[in-house]
Amino acid sequence: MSPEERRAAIVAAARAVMARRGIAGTTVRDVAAELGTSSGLIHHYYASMDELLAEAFDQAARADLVEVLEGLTQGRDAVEKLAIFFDTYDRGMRDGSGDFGMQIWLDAWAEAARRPALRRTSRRLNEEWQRALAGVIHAGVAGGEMSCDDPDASAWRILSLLDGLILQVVAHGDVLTRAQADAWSRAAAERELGLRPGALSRLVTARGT
Amino acid sequence: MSPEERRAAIVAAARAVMARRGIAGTTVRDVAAELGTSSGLIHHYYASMDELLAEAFDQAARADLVEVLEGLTQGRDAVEKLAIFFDTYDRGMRDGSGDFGMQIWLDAWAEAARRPALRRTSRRLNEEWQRALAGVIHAGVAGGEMSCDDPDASAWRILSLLDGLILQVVAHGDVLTRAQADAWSRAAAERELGLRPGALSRLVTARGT
DNA sequence: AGGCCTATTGGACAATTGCGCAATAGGCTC
DNA sequence: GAGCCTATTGCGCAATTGTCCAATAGGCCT
Repeated sequence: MSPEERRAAIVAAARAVMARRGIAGTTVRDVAAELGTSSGLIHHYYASMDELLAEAFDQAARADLVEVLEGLTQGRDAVEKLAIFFDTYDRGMRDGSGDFGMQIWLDAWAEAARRPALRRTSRRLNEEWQRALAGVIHAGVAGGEMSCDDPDASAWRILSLLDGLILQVVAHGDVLTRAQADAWSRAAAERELGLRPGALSRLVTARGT
Repeated sequence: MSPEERRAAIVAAARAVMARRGIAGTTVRDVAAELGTSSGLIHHYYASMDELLAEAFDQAARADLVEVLEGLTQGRDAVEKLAIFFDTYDRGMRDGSGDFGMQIWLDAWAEAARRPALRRTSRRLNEEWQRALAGVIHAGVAGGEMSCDDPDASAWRILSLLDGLILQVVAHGDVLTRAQADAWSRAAAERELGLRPGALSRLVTARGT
């Protein structure tokens, strides 16, 4: 197994453990066991746990970001892109989809205070999400579909509202339902961007579930 | 020292450590050292670490909630109450104020998955915050100051947006400024509740800083 | 004063952590 | 085939964790 393959295998194992136990609950030995190798091997390729966790989190979270970005290319206009954005985000936050759940974001935000590499990664990814969304809004404003004074601020608001609502669902269970978080954030985005109510409804027919 | 005083002293010490190291970084020995006693004493009063952390978090977070609730009574109408709400929330999230910063909320949401007692406490407190805010909105709608189809949903949205924005500030540093998080969430609340822009501006003169 | 209850100590304990290291093996180059 | 490099092992180490426990002390009640 080549060094690149080995590193990839280690990160894949780390992602699998992270999906099960969260970032804070992922240990060197867990990763080694998942991979079926020794703990020493992990340190041969990754200098520290912080570095490995950051890399694994980066790949796991980036996979969902990429999925969203690809979904966006299928929208014919900005409003449809935005609806697809919500569809994909909502699907991505489910534990069942891929190896990624929202829990690792909660861990990342909390652990950021203690793990520098993870902090940088988490920050960078959040900024990329914001840029992706801001781009759609910018296009929507330019095309006259949306009205918005400050697309950057609106993008941060829409994302932060999504994060804040889903956070309640994931951390506290049935305080809110996932469906409420989804519907409420779409409604807020419609108001935020001057769209008619329902403009961002789920594209059921287009994407199923 | 009476049992009640001792328990209070232990929780106070735990709060002090939590403010410095976060929930995840608070250990029995740290608390004992902060208190100047032995670790065994902690377990004499608290059966498990989860229980102590939940109690300490409850008191720390509740102190800020109480501060907000008291602030609300000083508002003459719903709009002013809401402006005070933002003022107090914003001030409470600063590390300098009391022994409480937003970091322990990040820890609580992440640790909720692993610590049952903490999870219940965190959930309960978030619900109380939402009820407080929903009450103000209800009154505002009844008094004709605000327009809102679903005060409960609006309260969750306003709070979640605040959480989501402040989260970025605390976890990632300068991605956003605290001032932006503050101003943007006020603006969103104005739109959410059909208020004129600026209606919820900081009450500088009334409360200083 | 004697006796009992509990607060408090200080350390033992087992489990777990990230990390390091000596030893092995296996394949590539000369 | 000899030599070298590195992937890989498996264990050890020191530190840290939550929890528990035997021993002590000190105050309160009779």
